[in-house]
Parts: sequence; structure tokens; C-alpha cells
Amino acid sequence: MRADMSSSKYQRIWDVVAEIPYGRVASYGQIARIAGLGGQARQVGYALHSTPDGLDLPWHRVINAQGRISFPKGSPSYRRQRELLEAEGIEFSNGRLDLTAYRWQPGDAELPKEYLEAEQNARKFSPRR
DNA sequence: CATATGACCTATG
DNA sequence: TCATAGGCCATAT
Repeated sequence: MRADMSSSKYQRIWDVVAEIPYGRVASYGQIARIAGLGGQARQVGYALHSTPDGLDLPWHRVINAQGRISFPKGSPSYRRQRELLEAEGIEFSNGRLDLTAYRWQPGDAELPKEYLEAEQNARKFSPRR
């Protein structure tokens, strides 16, 4: 929807984030891999930070690989993100949520099979470009 | 151009 | 569980 921002390098990242469904979460590294930026999890954080106004992304559904919110605990951003997630039925326990329970997996049909396996093994970066 | 920093990740001890 | 180290790369100074 929103044309003309296809010029941004972060377009693919935004596209992926936009697909995370209600009540589900994804990690930065996961987003990076799906967007074809294996190993560049940091860029996902940057992409979200520089999200243009008007682009209504479910940014709160992106958390780190430890199942924790990546903002400093107690910061306004931390609280906002946690509220949004809890409002979607996601429960926290000791500042952490259960990734095995809430992690989003893109539709099996549209995903290369090696992705799911990679998620299981998930111990190596995808080849870049 | 050289460093430092960051909404990160994995491996290892 | 925590700490350290190495990797990735766009931005800031």
C-alpha cells in the first residue's frame, strides 16, 4: 500500500514485519533471514528505528532471540511494547516470553523447506547475498 | 578516513 | 544464567 518507499533498503524488512500476525512474534535475526539478509539482524533494528511516519507496522511483535524485549527494562519504549504484546494475549514470565509458543512461522507453502530446518538447527548464518 | 555505537546473533565456557 | 568474543553493517562524530 504506500507506494514510493520502495527506494528504501529497508523495504524488505518492513514487508516481513508487516506480515507478523496478531498474537505472534518474531526475532530480529529471523526477520533478517526471511528478508534475505542473513546475519544482519542489526539492520532490522535500524530499519524499525527509521520507520517512516505513516507506516503502521506491528513493530512490537519483533523481539530478540532470547525472548526478551530489547529496550532497557523500565524505559517508556519497553513498557509500551510490553503492553501491546500483553494486549494480544502474550504472557511474560520473568521479563521473558516463550518463543517456542509464540514464534511466528511464515506459511509453510511459501517458505523454502530449508528454512524450517535452519530454524531448528539455527546455528549458522545464511550465506549473504 | 577512523572510531564508536546500536530496538542483534551465535558459540563457547 | 551470566560473561566474553567475534561477526554483521548503517549511522554518527
